[in-house]
Amino acid sequence: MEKPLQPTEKELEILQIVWEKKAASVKDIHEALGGDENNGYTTILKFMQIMLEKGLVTREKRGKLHLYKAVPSMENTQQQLLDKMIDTIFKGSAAQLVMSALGNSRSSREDIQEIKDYLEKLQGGKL
Amino acid sequence: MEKPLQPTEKELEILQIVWEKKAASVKDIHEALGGDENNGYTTILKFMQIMLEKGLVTREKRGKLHLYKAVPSMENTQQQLLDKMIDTIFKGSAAQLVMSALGNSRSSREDIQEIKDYLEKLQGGKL
DNA sequence: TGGTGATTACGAAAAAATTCGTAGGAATCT
DNA sequence: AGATTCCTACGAATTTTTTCGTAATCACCA
Repeated sequence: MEKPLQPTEKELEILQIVWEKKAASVKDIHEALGGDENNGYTTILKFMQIMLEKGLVTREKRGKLHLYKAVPSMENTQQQLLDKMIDTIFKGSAAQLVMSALGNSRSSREDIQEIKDYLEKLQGGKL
Repeated sequence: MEKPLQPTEKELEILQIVWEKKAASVKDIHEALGGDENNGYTTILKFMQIMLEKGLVTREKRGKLHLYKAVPSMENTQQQLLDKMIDTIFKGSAAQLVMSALGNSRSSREDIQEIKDYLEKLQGGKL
């Protein structure tokens, strides 16, 4: 089981990119986030240093730069945030969250079918 | 359509209680949050004042105290937070969020059946 | 080797969120 | 009215998060 870390908003933004790229330099991340338009370069750098201290990423030297990798898995982090949201916003009811998610959103017919199939499997396993 | 306000973490905690009680005094909220153990009384009071300024709550005088009511609806707020989570954490895939929510969690057989029924209805409507 | 450009380190400022002490006002009781 | 109690107002301190300027370091090459 992975530790229940607590990435901030910005840290999550960064983690997205690191997850996607598997490994990323400060430059990569800075660019992926829209360059100087949105963040100073050293802002991102600072975050990488903070995240390294917190253990949210590891890094290795690659020539003259550092390549960062995410420590927490995307799946685990998603799960954690989701659980928290269920608890705090949906009073512990996953069902309610699910229905809200499906109700309003642009979920396609295929999505819905996919979920139904998934539920069948879940039910099958439980009976 | 309600405004896309942005309650902070603490403000959300408070909104939960106000939603539940329909109307609440500072004292109500302070107690519901666990009393002095967790928050100073004036801390909660201050939040109510801030939230009033932000338009997250209204208030009316009731004898010598103030009764606060939530402005944004619970449903709308849930939806908003959910949409944001789908976008930022689940890459826009509601289906993925749903499956994560159902997979790990303590969702009961009844929950799952409920969701299946709901999906049937959704599908029915769409076909 | 010394200069140049890219990258990192450090420290601090700024902004946002949270916390609370103290004072002031209003209702109540005597 | 004066004392008491409860609640609100205000301002400020603290903490957390975000931002970035400046300096140091490193790799490369002329």
